[in-house]
Amino acid sequence: MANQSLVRHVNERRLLSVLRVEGARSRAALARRLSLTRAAVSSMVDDLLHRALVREIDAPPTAAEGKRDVGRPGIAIGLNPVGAHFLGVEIGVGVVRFALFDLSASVVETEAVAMPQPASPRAVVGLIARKLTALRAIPRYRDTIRAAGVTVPGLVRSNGYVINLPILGWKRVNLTRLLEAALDIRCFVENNANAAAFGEIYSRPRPDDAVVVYLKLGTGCGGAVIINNRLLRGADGLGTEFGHTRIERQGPVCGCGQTGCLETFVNFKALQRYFLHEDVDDQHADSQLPARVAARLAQGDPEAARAVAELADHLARGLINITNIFNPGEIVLGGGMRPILPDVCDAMRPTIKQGIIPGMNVPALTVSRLGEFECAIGAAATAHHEEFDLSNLDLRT
Amino acid sequence: MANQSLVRHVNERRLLSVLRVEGARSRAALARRLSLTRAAVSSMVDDLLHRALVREIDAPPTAAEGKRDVGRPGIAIGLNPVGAHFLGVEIGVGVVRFALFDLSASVVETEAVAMPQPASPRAVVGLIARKLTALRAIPRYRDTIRAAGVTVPGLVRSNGYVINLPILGWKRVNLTRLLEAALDIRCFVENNANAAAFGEIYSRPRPDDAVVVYLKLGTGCGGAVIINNRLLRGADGLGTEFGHTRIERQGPVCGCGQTGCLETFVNFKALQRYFLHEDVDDQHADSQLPARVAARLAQGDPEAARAVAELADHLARGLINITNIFNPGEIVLGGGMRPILPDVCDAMRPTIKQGIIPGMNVPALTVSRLGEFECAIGAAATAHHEEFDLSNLDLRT
DNA sequence: GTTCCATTGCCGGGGGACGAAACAAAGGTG
DNA sequence: CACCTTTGTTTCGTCCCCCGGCAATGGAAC
Repeated sequence: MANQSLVRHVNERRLLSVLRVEGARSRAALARRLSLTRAAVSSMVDDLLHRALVREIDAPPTAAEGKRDVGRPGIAIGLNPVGAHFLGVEIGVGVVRFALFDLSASVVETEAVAMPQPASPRAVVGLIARKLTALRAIPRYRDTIRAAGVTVPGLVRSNGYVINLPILGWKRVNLTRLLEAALDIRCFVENNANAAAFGEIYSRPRPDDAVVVYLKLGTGCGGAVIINNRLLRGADGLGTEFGHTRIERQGPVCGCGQTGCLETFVNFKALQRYFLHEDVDDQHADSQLPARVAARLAQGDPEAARAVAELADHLARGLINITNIFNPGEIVLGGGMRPILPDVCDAMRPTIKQGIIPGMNVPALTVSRLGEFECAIGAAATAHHEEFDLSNLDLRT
Repeated sequence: MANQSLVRHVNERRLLSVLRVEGARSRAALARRLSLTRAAVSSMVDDLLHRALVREIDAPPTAAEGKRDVGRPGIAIGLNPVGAHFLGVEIGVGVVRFALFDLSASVVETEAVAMPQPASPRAVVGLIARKLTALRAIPRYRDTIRAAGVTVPGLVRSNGYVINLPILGWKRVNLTRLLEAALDIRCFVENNANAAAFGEIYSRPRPDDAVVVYLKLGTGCGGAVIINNRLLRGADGLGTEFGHTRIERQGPVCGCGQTGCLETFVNFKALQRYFLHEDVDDQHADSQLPARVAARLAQGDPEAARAVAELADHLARGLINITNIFNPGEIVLGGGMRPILPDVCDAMRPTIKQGIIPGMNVPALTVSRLGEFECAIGAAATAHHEEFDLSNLDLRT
């Protein structure tokens, strides 16, 4: 991509991106926003109208922008939400979750389907293909589903090659190829924590220089870092496995063979240890426990508060290391530990504040707003992004 | 930047970048390399010839590329090294180092100037201005110095605002503005470890998905991460301060006020402790000690070997954390600890290998090749990059 | 030595996309 | 009702790339 249609491509994506993030506006306002002439924008909008990606909106055209309300009123141009859709899929343990995005990046459908273990890649891809077919039976989705994003709980190379999913028993699966063979649309495979982090910032974009650290706490502890509204990726697209930073010399043996990994102090199993003083094996960790602990917290149970404080203390140790390296403006927590996370955040704030390098800003601690479908939503956001945003443009060499 | 001259701008930088990294070649070969027509390349080359940034080379035009040696021979087009120069400056403690790049990113001049402490920002900027004037007195540099990069040993925001340099006693200095007022060329300010890392990959670019971690070991321990041939930056451009990741609960008190920071186990002062069993204060750490230890190592001194092993053991602990987060393909060490670094690398390899997540690739451990002027060279590379590479192109919004 | 022939570098024409300028349309203002 | 401001469209010019063609160049084959 280096010829003259590049300019059109760039400006078209800039235009769609502005409409998505900042809302509808007239051609003239778009021209000012994009530093283009009204003529150029008109030509682009004509094209996009024919392709049903934008529409003219009758609503009053928002006389903002310091303009007085004089002169010929403009016609607001907005995204046509039903002009394109994007399927997001989370492949979880025992469950597959779906979320459907429209062009405006709003969630229009969600569904969780139980998937008995063990499930082969072929079986899961078949399930996804059937879901896609079912969606297309609905007239408004017949021809508008453009791409799919799929997340897996494990390591993924940037080309979508799944290396190792011990939880599902998958090894060396070229998931992207399997999916695209079965689905006839473009597919993008992503690690679940990465996708959830991306979904979080996609709904509320941050300033370009913002650094957001995302932690997904549940059976394990996955991490992701967003810089410049992009995911930070390691070699091969592998990444930010915060679960295996060591915070102690000793501790429970981790699935990775080490002792002292952050993950072993902050997952479901650890909470069970802190709260019920039970030491179960990995298979039997109770994913419903956080909800029960949260209920007890609400009743003022001191034992629940102590368990949460213990988990928060360990997590804070890990976050201090991470903060000293990345200096994030914001740390977002998500995952199955969701019910107790607001309390965990409150408990960690003072510890983190006194642990980081003096003079460094203390990162804001928040809980993800996306809820149970965060990974599926993030997957849909990944697909939406690849098809409609500019950030993936790479012109080098 | 969004109009049609964007295409020319992009292609021109792509062309210059190919010439720099991959060497001279004919217009037709460039056209193939860039997926452009020969006509487009001819037009661009004409322009660049007039601007003296490239030149026609008489040398035989390298019949590579699977082409048989038939047909009209092409005229090789190469960078004109003397067509542009870039000044790199390292502001160190008690010393200012200069390195001058030509357009081909080769070092053509170096100089180290003693700078008595304490030195005010104004005094240092004056010194740099005099150096620039002196260079311009040499005819071949009269009108060709395009930009300057300057490094400082401390935190820098992405806009060049220096926050805090305890070592120099500087606080809240807008160094970029000071420099540009005095120098009449564009100036870029960068952290010294970041610049050294960038210089390292600029001379030998890595594949786009490569992750390189750089550590500068000396009075302190600065870090940098390169992904996609770009520096990883945190909020405000602050960054990867690996020196203050905690590897122990207890330990010497760090300049940052904590105990257990990696830096306190791997700097000059620590080496002095391990080797001479002397505990000096920060001002009196001996920057010549690594050379003496290296000499003793060469003589087979077991005490020297033990000291190096102790330092390597602590450094390895920090690198394991860093590796688990970033999964780098390569870790490069540099800085004043240079003389003993090859031995440190050898000592760390087995420790790191057994400490990282199973299945993860073990990063290659190497020592920076740039030597004493690594920061100044990196600073020049920063300036060269800003003016002639494409990576800083950002089209969003 | 002559004749092919593959390849290079250049020229002119055409098209895509944006900028500049002019104009009609739409609505408020006095 | 005339005037003003702003919008959206139209026409023309410019920039830059692609396409096709052509002269130039030097090896390969005879």
